Amino acid sequence: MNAVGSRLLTRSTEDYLKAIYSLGGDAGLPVQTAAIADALGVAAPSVSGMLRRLAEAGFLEHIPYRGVRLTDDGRRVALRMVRRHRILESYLTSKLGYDWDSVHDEAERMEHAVSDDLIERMAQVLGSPSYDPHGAPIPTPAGEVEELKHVPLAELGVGQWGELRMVSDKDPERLRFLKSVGLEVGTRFQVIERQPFNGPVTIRVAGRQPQPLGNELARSLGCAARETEGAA
Amino acid sequence: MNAVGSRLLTRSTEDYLKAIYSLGGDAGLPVQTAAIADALGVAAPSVSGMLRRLAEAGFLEHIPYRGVRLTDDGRRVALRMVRRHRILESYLTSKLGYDWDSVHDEAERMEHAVSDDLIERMAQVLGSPSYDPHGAPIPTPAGEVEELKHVPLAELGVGQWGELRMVSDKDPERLRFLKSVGLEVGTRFQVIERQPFNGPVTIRVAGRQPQPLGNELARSLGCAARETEGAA
DNA sequence: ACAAGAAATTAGGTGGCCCTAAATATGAAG
DNA sequence: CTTCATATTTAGGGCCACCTAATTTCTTGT
Ligand SMILES: [Mn+2]
Ligand SMILES: [Mn+2]
Ligand SMILES: [Mn+2]
Ligand SMILES: [Mn+2]
Repeated sequence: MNAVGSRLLTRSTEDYLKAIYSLGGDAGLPVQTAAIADALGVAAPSVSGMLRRLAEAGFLEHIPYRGVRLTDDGRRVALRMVRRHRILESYLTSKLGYDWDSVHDEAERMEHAVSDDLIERMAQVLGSPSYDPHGAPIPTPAGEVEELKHVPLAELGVGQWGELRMVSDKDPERLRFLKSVGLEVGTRFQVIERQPFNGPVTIRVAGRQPQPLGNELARSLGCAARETEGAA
Repeated sequence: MNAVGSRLLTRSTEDYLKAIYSLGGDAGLPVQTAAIADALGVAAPSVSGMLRRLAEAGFLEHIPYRGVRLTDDGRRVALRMVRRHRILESYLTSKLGYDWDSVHDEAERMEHAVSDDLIERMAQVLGSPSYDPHGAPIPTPAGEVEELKHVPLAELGVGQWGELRMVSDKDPERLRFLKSVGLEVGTRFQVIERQPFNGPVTIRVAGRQPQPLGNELARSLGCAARETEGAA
């Protein structure tokens, strides 16, 4: 019997499960209360209360004072939300002229309101895309996701060519900045210089001036190493 | 000071205000508790409680034991929801292959989740439509709606030609039936026979057999009288 | 004028989801 | 092994939006 039967699937619970999933509630260490509270912008006691209910409903296992891990049911719900979110971001970007820095908030609300049918219709008119506008892989309706192994831009060696493959969609400011310096998913660049002590990394995108990037930013950019300047 | 400032604009309150508007909370008699309860599928005491809060927030005036009427603020919110709903139904129908009998439920949920920006983008790609797929007029962003003066099919005389202009979107079963007998918005037909005592009305659509329609159904179909068989 | 019936409100209660303040468990350092 | 900082949970409360049962108000027929 599927725990999804409980009509406990509200906007809040969906966002909790999605957040827990993306904090790694899948494998490895249990996800801690404070991380969830931080991700969702709620107080820790609110998380404690919600975790109790989600555990009762069978979406996760809770080890008190340790953290939580998703059950199969919980993971199923989380992946469904991730698919919804990413299909929505893709659709809004391709069909309604949204920029990659403004789709996230819209998708964050819509993901709870639309039917599976609508999501699949959108996927269909897009030709079943595999990646969202930020380069994140879109889970299949069956709940399979591609495992990406990108290297952070901050770890590429001086002189090396790379291609930007994936960027976090959480901070619009950051996305606008990246676009302003010519960095989008698929952009090729060469690493010109790396300052020590977690200093900035300087890169050059074809046809542009060298551009220094702060270390924190450079660590958040998922890249693929490339042999040459040539485009994909 | 605009009462919209109160972040009392939740899914429930939006649906209440929209329902009150469409029950005539605009002009004429005050809308009664039972009518609202019936429209929204909740118990009467739930409505009493909500009306108190909506009145406090300035969206309507409540005369106890009599009913409610929308204030300007309330009407503004209601018309905004009506616009959203109808733009959504139009978009889903034109761009995502929905049938006119399945859009309503989807729009009913989405109308609370999307931004004004998304609605206006949808309106734009559609070319700012004036009517939704059921023939209902779409309010402008400023909150103006066309006043339609349709005549119920049940009131057309025998022998008279008419054109179907508007159908309620609330009952998918009814919409499927209408499509199955060739009736869509814009369809021309001739009245063949009318039984007395609120009996059925028989019409003929070009290229089809005469079709009897129950009186209740015939009263719910908004039509325009036409001189000839010729299409619009 | 009054009693019955219908409609609405009040009373009292539930669950969801959030909060702050207080108590408690954990783990690292001394 | 104790102490202390930090993380977590518990306690207690608020608001929203629903419910059923009881009460009150309105209307209408006699
Ligand atoms: Mn996103
Ligand atoms: Mn969300
Ligand atoms: Mn509708
Ligand atoms: Mn609605």
